Amino acid sequence: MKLATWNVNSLKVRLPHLLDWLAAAKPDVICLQELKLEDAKFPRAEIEAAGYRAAHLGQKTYNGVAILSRLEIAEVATGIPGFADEQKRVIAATLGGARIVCVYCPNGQAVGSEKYEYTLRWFAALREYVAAELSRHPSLALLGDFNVAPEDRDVHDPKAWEGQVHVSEPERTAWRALLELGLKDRFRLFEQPEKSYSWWDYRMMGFRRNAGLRIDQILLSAPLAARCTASTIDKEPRKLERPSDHTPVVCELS
DNA sequence: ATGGCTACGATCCGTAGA
Repeated sequence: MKLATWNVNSLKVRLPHLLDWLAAAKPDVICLQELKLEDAKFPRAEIEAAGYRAAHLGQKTYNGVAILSRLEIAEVATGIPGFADEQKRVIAATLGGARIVCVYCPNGQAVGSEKYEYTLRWFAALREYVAAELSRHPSLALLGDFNVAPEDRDVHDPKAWEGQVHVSEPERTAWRALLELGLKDRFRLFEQPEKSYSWWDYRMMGFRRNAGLRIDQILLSAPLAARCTASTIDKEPRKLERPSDHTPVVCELS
């Protein structure tokens, strides 16, 4: 089984890239973030024609998440139970014997800001939610845009970023708290190219300079982590005309 | 140099992303 996650930064604009990538990479499951469209405008027909079922939670202009799957989708759940939130950031579903949780974690904007406090509250709620899901579904994958670069080697210029959002210690602690539930970021258990990132700023030729962050991840519970044979970042879509600022992260399970 | 792109929904600029 091949799992992927991709922040498409507008599904409307990126649909051709997505369809091309699905045809080329053939993932069994892909989690999408930043759809930036309402459910009524979800391109269901195109996705189905590509051979995928979809569960989606859309929102106009901002946020929005979806799970696309070649396998049958069951037990779809949206949001974080008990955490009232207008922002559409979480969708979960059961497929292929695994619980798939797709997340678009908040951008804290600036350390100490209201959005930063919201981000930390949101992560605390996510942790409780994932803990509960794990108790019911031992085989669980948490995929998405976490907006956290877990370590300095996930940052192109750690000095320049020191103390900023995406790398601040409270955010990294919140990210590690997810691992404490028993999840593993398999990316680091395989040989990886130096300076591997999943996001590059549109400005200042960020991609050409490889000035990026590894903020998109796939976290696996023990039964799935044991089946993981490869974890990669596919930079090809970031090279296309009018790309998303993120690129797909992929995980292969035996 | 605190900006620099890009998407969106509203205009002919503001908000947000990261």
